[in-house]
Amino acid sequence: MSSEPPGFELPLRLLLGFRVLIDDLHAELARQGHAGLRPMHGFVLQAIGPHGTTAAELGRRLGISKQAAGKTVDALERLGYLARGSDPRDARRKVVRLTPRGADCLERSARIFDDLRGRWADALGAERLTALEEDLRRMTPSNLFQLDVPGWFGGG
Amino acid sequence: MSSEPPGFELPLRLLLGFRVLIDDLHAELARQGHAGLRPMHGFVLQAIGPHGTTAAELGRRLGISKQAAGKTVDALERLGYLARGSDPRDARRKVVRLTPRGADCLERSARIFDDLRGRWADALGAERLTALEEDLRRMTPSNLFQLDVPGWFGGG
DNA sequence: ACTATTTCGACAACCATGTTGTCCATTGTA
DNA sequence: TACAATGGACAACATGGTTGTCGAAATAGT
Repeated sequence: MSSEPPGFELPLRLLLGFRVLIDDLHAELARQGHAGLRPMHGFVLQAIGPHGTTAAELGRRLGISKQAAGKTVDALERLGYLARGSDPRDARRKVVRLTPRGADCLERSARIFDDLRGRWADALGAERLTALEEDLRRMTPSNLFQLDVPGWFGGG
Repeated sequence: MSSEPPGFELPLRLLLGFRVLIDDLHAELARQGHAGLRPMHGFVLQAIGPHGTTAAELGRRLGISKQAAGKTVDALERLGYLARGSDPRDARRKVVRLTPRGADCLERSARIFDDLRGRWADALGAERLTALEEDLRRMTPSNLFQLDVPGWFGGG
C-alpha cells in the first residue's frame, strides 16, 4: 500500500514546474540580450503573434480587460518590443505589432523553450514527458492563452 | 516521426493545471462557507501550519519580504482566518496563529485537494498520476513553499 | 554591566498590474 | 438618420510586492 502524497502537493508542483521553466527561460533570455522582461511578457508576445492585434483583442485572448491589456502593451512598447500602428480601414483600431526586437525575443524564446523541453526529455525520458504533456492537456482547458493569471493570482 | 509540441506549451500547461486545481478548490471552498479567499491565501494558511509563526518567519518560508508577509497576514486577519498574539518570551515577536475558522478552512482545503487529486487519478489512472507527480518532483526544487510567486509574476 | 549588533514589527513611499466606470470617436445597423 | 456596439484612453481604486527607515527588544562581545 503506497501512501499517496497530500493533495495539495500536486498544484504546488505544477506551479513550481512552471516557475522553474520560466526562470530558466528568463535567465537565458537575459544572457542573450533580453533582460528586463517580466515573466508574463513573453507570453504576451506569444499571444500577439507575428501578425499583430489590438489591445481589445489581446485582452479577450488573455482573459483580461482591454484596459489591462492596454497597460501591458504600454509597458512592452516602452521596452521596445511592441509598436502601435493605425488601421486605415478602421480609425478606431490601433494595431499592436512586434518590433524587430520583439520578434527576435520571440524567436529566441521559442528556441530556449524547445531546449528546456529537451532537457526535461533527457531527464525524464521522452515517453514520460510526452505522457505528462498529454495528461496535462487532458486536464486543462484548450485555450492555451486564457491564462488570466496576473489578475487572478493577486486578486482585484 | 511524432512531431513534438512547441516547447512553450509545457510551462503553459503546468500553469493551467495549477490554475484549474486552484479554481476548483476555491469554488468548492466558497460553497463550503469560505468565500472571499484569494488563491494564495490557502497556501499561506498551509505555510503557517497549526503551530503558528511570525511574519518574518513566514516571509522567509514563502520567499517574500517580511513586509509583504505582514501585509498578507493583515488581510487574512481582517478576514478572520488568523489572529495575532504575543510571545511572553520575546516581546518583539507577534505570533500569528490560525483561528478556528482558519483551521477549518485548512482542513477543508486538505480534503478538497485530496478529492481533486482523486479526480485526476480517475481521469488519468493512478499510475500515470503518480508518474506525473514523480516527474514534477524530480524537476522542481524541494522546498514546496518557496513559491515567491506573487512578487515574481507581477514584477516589482 | 555596558555597548554594539541583530532581529522583529510597523510605517511610508513607490511600482506594477488588475478592476470598474466614464467618455469620445468611429463603425455598423435598424 | 438615429442608435447600438466597438476600440481606445483616462481616472479612481484595490491588491500585493519592493526598498528604506525606525524604534523596541533580545543577544553577543568586551
